[in-house]
Amino acid sequence: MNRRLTPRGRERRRQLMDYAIERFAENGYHPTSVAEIVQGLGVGKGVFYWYFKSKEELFLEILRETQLDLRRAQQQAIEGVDDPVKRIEIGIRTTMRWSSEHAHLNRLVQFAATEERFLPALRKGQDVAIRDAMRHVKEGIERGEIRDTDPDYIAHAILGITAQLARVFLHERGQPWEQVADAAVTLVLDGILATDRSPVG
Amino acid sequence: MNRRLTPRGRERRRQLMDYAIERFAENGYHPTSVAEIVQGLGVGKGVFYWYFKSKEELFLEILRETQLDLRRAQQQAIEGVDDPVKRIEIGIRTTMRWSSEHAHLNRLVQFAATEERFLPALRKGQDVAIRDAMRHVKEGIERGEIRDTDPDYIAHAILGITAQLARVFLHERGQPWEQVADAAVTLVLDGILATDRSPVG
Amino acid sequence: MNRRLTPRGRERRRQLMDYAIERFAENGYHPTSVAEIVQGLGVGKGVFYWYFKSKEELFLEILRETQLDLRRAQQQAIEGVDDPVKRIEIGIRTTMRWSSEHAHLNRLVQFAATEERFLPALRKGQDVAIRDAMRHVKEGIERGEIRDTDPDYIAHAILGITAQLARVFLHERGQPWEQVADAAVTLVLDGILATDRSPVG
Amino acid sequence: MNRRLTPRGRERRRQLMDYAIERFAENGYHPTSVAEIVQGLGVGKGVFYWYFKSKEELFLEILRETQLDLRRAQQQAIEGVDDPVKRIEIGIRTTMRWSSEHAHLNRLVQFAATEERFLPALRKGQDVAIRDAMRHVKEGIERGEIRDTDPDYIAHAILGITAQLARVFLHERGQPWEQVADAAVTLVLDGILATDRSPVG
DNA sequence: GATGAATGAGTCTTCATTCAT
DNA sequence: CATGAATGAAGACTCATTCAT
Repeated sequence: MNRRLTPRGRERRRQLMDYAIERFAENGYHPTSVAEIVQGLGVGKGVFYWYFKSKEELFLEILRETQLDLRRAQQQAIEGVDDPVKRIEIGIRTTMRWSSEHAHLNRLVQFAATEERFLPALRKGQDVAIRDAMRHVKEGIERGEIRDTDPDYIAHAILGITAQLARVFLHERGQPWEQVADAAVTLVLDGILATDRSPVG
Repeated sequence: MNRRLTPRGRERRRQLMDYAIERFAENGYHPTSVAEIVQGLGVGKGVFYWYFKSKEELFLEILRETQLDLRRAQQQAIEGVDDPVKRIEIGIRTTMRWSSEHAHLNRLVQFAATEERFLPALRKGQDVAIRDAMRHVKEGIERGEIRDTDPDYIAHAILGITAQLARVFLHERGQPWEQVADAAVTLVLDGILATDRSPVG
Repeated sequence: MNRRLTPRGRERRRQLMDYAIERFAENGYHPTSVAEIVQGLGVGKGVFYWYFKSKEELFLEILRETQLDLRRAQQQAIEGVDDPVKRIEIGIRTTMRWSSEHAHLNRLVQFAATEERFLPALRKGQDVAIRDAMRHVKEGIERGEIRDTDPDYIAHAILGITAQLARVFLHERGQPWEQVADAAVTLVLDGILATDRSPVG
Repeated sequence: MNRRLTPRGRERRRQLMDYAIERFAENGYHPTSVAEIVQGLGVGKGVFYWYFKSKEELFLEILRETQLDLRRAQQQAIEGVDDPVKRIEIGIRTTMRWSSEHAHLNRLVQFAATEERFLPALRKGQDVAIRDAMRHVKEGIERGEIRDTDPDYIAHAILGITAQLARVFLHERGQPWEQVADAAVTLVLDGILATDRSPVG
């Protein structure tokens, strides 16, 4: 589907993607039929297959776009920030805000993890995110700001906390993202132990 | 399906569940057909519906059983342990071991989160897990061992790190659970920052 | 199924037929499964096939029994009555009473008329009923009491009115059978026209 | 299924209904599968569900259409006829002719009476027919032309005779409708008794 | 006699995809 | 570009019947 699209065509395509995201997120990928998508927009089935080769292709497209979009937001936010720990913090905050603004997409990503055929596309994006995080972590370790543990673990820990808190507190409980971000940052940086337990310097 | 089952019947049921878990985990819930399941066991289609009301019901059954089983393992492991931080640590380790021994079930739980109709059952189990964790956290806070933050956040942070590291390092990369557990415990307890950054006591 | 049955066996068989009649009448023949029938009686499936060769055979059995039973009631009622018109009247009344006492069976007979394979059995019984009625009609014509028209038509008219009024007023509206019988008798004998239209004497 | 249909679509739909009527009438509703219907027309299975929501819906559609069509024929036939007894007569004759021209539909209507889920639709149509007949009957009573009995009974007697004679003499024995209609009219109007039994002559 | 278990052809229905217009 | 129509494989589920115990 490398069609050259007119502006109107691009708009149609956008509409289809947006509506599909909504339905996929609400109902699940499989339970949402192509018929449902085109009916929701009041167009014929041909339209769908004009813009997308298949339902699967559409989903992959959504997945790629999603991951790319979040990454762009991250990069923009940390631009020019020198301190790696600060960059991590900003990364967490940006994820929270973006996540609260794109609530729908969470389930899609999660679903992608449950079927073999979507895993490659999913991993590609997640690897990028991990690599980004690891860069900051490594730099932090070099500077002595971050504990000298396997940066891979650390990067995943960061993503794990962030994703979990986002899912529960943003999407299920609807808390403001700033508050959730604060908690995530604290927990990531300092762990859960009372600070005075840490041995003296 | 509250059939009174003979021993032979119970065995059949178990077989069906186990094989279904395997297929669901490998292929996804929707792509796995009932026909595939019964063919895999070399039995007729009616057998499936003799033991389960529907494919959906089977999935829910698996979900419930899964959550119950993990919880049992946890409770057994922490029995008699007095220190709440220790209990948290043991909880994380138990999850890791259980998770490495029941690799299949991870995807199922994740899939359950992507369709509305499975959410209630899923949440029920997760709420229990969170509540369990929160009990330890609260006690830790009271004893001054855990930072005095919202225990809800802390509990979710623990589960988030554990789940993420389990998924990636156990299931994707096949690392030994003890090692992953160590990392998880450290990150949960101390966060990512270099310890000497924490102000003296 | 020409089994020699013990008294207990005959009772079981009766139970099965009665319950089946009830279910067939309420739900229809096809929508009622053998499983439903045996479950309703709390017995295993083997029992059913011990007493009946098949579901179809059971239905045919019910059909035959029904028609035989009604006929017996008729014959008993008109025994010794000499006047053919009186016999017709009694026949109508007996049908009404029997029909009100065996409400369930009506639908079964009606259903039998809608599938080719049940028609032969159905017709056999109905032919008998028509022949019975025609005997009275012919005699009535000979005696000059009944209009000299094709007795076949007359016999069917009698059955038609009786069946229709029974269905509607007995089974749908629950009126007492005596009242419905009165109406049927009058309409059959005198038609609907005002009597004074018949040339005065 | 409130699809906007093209002329071609309307034709398909008609084809499906007509063929289904034929099969339902010949074989019965349940024994006729959707597969059989579409195969009979040499189309794919999806076609059926493009035009009808379900097999049940199709049947109900047929039922409604049938009843509506007969009623239209009746109303057209009695238009402008003043005498109520004459209108009843014409009604009977019209039913006979229509019934002989739509032989298939008889069994369908009969079948509808044997399953709970079809009864509402069936009754709706029959109530209309009864109400129509009752109007004529009442007027006839007022004019002194019809015996002053419960018009409800009379109306049902008319329909009962007509239906029964139609079923037997038209559909089973293939007699010409005019002849059957004559008999029905006579029997309805005058009953079965010899006229000279009516007082004096 | 009776039961729970098993069979598997057959049912209705859905749906991604294609195509004539 | 777009639509309504069509395809047909595949899906979940049912059920009369049989059988080992």
